[in-house]
Amino acid sequence: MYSENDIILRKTLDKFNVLNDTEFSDFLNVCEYKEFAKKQYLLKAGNYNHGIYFLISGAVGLFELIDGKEMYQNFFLENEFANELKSLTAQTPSTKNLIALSDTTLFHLSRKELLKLYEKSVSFERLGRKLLEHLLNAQNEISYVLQSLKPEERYAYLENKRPNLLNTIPLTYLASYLGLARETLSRIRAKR
Amino acid sequence: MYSENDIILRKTLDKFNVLNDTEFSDFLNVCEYKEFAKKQYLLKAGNYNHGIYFLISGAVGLFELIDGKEMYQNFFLENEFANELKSLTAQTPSTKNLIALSDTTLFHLSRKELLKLYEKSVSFERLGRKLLEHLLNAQNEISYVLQSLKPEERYAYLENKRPNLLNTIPLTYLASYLGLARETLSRIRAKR
DNA sequence: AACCGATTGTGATTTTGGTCACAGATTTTC
DNA sequence: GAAAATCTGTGACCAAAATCACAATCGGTT
Repeated sequence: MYSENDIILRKTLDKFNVLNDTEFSDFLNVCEYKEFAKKQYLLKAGNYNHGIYFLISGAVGLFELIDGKEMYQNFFLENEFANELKSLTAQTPSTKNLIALSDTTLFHLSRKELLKLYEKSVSFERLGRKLLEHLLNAQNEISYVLQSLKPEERYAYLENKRPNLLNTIPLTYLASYLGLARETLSRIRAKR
Repeated sequence: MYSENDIILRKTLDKFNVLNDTEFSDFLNVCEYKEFAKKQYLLKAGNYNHGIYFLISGAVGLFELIDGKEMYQNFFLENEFANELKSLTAQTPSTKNLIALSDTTLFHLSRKELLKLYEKSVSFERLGRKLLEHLLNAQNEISYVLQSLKPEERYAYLENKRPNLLNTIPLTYLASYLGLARETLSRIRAKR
């Protein structure tokens, strides 16, 4: 009845807030399965945000063009929720891009359906709240890394906290994510 | 019936989610009015987080001791919610400190009562969710500043986005907040 | 297999911002 | 109101990382 992907999604949701069968069905019913080839955009700067994504497989990057440079602000791997919050909440054209960094399969939940879920049951509000708590904690940590750590420590941070990124994401993108020049990160890695 | 402080609090809450009279009363009933003198700690590293604060007047800083240096990670001014999310959600001893940077008056909402509110009505869940959306957007912006802006641009960011900090917060603390040496920020300011 | 583009490595050079040191200035404290 | 502590300004120096330039490697495509 449930596919394997459905079950993985449910497990992930359960980490934040446990949904009963009806609620989960409601959630699943408004999720749309999609595939993106490498280099395809899930969201392009200038467009309106169309919701959030739950990655089944692949990798997605969030980046912003800042005087000609692609500055990566986040990466999303499988079983994670890819999103661009600002344009999602403000309903303004996005300044940022979501792009598939490899062939990717995912569930898409549109903004419209997400808002309907929030109306439907407090369980979804709680889920949203807890997910946001999690995301904010993570973002606080990134800020700490950028504010307080030296280049080598930033690399060590990735090794410890997000080791999967090292395999899957090009070093060039990781460098921008860590606020470093590509060359600096390359030299740090050469030392290991 | 409502004090002026109550009304200001309600207005601030309304920006995120409008509460009806009963709900607002429930909220107010579990808020405790408190005063802190300058340099008093609202939360000390090593202790358990005891909730969130709504500032009526004064200023509060959030900092972490990182090899001997006080690294300020946020500042809270009047009509803002001061918090340390990580220890609040994880219920672990805090690694961070909340300190009054001037004489401060505030409402305190304990973690325990906050959780009760979440159980009581979906309005509080939604309020929490929307507040977190706001906080996460703000934090994303800070990360962007630290990742992508040069020292002078960081100062300009403060001038534009949080001008009140420039008057009320010592330059030394602002420097750590922006990930700069105190001397660098001093020289930038001298140029104006 | 050969090609083309994207990605990475590495040396040389430059520059920015950090560090150190100390002097004023401003606030607290008793 | 004097002393102490905290905070800020400023010069000299240094070091770390950015930039520049180019070669090498990897990956995907036809």
